[in-house]
Amino acid sequence: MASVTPRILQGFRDYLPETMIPKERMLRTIASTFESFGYAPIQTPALEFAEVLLGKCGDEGDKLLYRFRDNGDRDVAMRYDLTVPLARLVAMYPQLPLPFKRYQIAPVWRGESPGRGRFREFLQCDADIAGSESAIADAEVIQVGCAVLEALGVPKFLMKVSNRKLLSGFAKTLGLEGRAVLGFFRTVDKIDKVGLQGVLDLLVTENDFKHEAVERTKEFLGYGGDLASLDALQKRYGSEEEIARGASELREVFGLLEACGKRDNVVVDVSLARGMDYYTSTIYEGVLREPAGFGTVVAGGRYDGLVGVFAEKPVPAVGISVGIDRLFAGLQELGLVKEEISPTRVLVAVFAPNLAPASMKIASDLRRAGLAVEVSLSTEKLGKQFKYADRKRIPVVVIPGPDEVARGEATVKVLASGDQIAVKQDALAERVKTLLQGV
RNA sequence: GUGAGUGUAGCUCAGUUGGUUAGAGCACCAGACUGUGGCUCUGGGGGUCGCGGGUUCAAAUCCCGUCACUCACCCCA
Repeated sequence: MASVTPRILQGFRDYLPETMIPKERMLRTIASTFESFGYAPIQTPALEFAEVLLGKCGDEGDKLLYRFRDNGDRDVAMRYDLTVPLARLVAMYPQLPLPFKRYQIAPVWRGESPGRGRFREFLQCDADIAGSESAIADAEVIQVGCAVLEALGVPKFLMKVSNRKLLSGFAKTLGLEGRAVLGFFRTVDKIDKVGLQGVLDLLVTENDFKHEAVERTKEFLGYGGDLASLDALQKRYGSEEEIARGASELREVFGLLEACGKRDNVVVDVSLARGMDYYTSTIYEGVLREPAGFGTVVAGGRYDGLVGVFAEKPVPAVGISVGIDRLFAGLQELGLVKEEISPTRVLVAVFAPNLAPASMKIASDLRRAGLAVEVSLSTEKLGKQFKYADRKRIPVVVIPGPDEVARGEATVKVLASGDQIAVKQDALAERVKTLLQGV
């Protein structure tokens, strides 16, 4: 009689092998893509002093913090993202050679109400550059985002790039301030869901916009797509300092991106707002074109002020974050996730207790040849052992039966085809490898 | 946090206007198959009907509460 009910907290999840195996494979792809651009791995604590995390992600962010008193009565909180801990780290180790390029793949926690594709604990995969204000850095992290999606085999995605100064500068020309600006951002951000006309309607009903302001917003949101449009924007708002600065920064970044041949996937989108308060200029997010409705799968931007919160000297920084859980769900829907429940490629059956040593030896030889091999843990009848291999989708079974062992052989069976042959034990590894290639 | 909906076997679901021992498919276990899985056939185990209370001669079914999940809003990865 169990005395404790097995259960887990809302918004938290267990991951079984069938999802962890493909997910780990995705994570390795992401990590090696980051490394191919020269980013180095780091790890930081899950728990930080609350004051380190507070006030960096906006009011909403603070509310979502998991925050409590630890056993030493310290005010602590679990990290909400990987960017703020990075800023703390950069400020704490001034000896780091700048620009510092790091990646981090780790869980973060947000106490928001869970829903479709939204959890209280989820993995983020971040790559950031601290200590460079060059547009090359902005362009590179966007390129990294594209490279990750390409490496994962995402067939169609769209990378939307903007500069926060464009929208916030435009908001100033409308005379908006404080909360009104944030409300304006939030409404504009809905353009993907409700369309341009929907946004214009909402501006009237939710944001108390007058007819003239709506018309001006409509015109402003008409810009975007390519470089030429950006030029036009710059010409039209040349006298507005903030917009002009945003446009020229974006122009430089976008020009570099075009040089990498990203024209089709990457577009200028002046309606981008992004949630985090700390973004200062370049912002961008990548969405899947199909399946639709999965929301943002990669996102990021430039945050030149964040490190300065922790250090005397400000350090400019820019980065990208990959939302692996959402990406995984999207790829799963596209049928691009190959489900596996075991890494084992070969099961070595144990014919009878007295033949266990022979099975163990064969398994060791196969492992030395680089194969993932398990030895059957029961000496039950062979049918059971085959059934086990079948259920775990292990493609090959090796049977060192008494007759085979007497001849220095073992039987190799490929489950998918049902074919089986007897092979000399010293040729076993090569033979099994060949057979596995056909599976 | 607000509104709506759904909770029946490990999973997907049936369960007629409340009416005997609550069903199916898949999965699981065993056998047919004494050196071989998948397919087929036969048999078997498994359910406090989310939880608590109420109405009733009688509740999976009706009512109230509660919890969990799903969808929309909000926000985001």
